[in-house]
Amino acid sequence: MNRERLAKLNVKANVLKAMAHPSRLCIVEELSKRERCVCELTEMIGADMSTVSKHLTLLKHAGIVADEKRGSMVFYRLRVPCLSKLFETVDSVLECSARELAEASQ
Amino acid sequence: MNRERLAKLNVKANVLKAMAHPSRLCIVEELSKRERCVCELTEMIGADMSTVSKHLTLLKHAGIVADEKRGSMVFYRLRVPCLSKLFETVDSVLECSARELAEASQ
DNA sequence: GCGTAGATTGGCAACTTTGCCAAGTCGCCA
DNA sequence: TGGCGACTTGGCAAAGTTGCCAATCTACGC
Repeated sequence: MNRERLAKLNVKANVLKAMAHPSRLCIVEELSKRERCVCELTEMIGADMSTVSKHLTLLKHAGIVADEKRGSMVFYRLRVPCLSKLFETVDSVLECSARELAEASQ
Repeated sequence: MNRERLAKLNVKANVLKAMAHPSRLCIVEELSKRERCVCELTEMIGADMSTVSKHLTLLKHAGIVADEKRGSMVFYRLRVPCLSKLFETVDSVLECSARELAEASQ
């Protein structure tokens, strides 16, 4: 494998890795509806605020979310308008599995 | 967060996690073109065959690929016809980052 | 200034992932 | 039957991830 292709794969894998965690996927799903502040996301996820903040930093570094400070609060939003294509793809993998499972049990 | 939602997020995150590794993403990209045997993928990636085999097992458990033994060789293919939507989404995240970087340097 | 709420950062222990080696299975051909 | 090539599995050390606590920072009201 050549050097350049490996570099591209690393960057792409990093974007996927950023979303490959239940809490972070939950954050991304919520932000695809509307922007949210850290304390709203913290309440939703039910973890320590420091933990949520670290997840958000990771998503920010992957280029998935953007933050904006307004007063004492920080609001996060998706940087890419629409991630529904990605959700659709993941769903189609799961549907495919569910279908085969159903067929196997007949 | 309710129990059912958490379970769904876990399953979805698992599909993403399966692809969130450069070697596995490379495998998925190759298989989106055509099926391949383990030794072809091994040569492409340049790791030990046992390592590639473990990556393939992981992708199989996530429901992303299927395997078929033909003689002494094992062929792998994508189980979901088209992952191009997912690739497009990842690319759009990266393009967005590249664009902002270019604007910032002007 | 002082306290408080919202958020981030540092540190760390527990856990998971990764990738190599060695050993094993399976199919095929001599 | 023996040997080989194509894989898979077990084991393990190194590296990476996760999430809590404590400390810190920042904006705001008093």
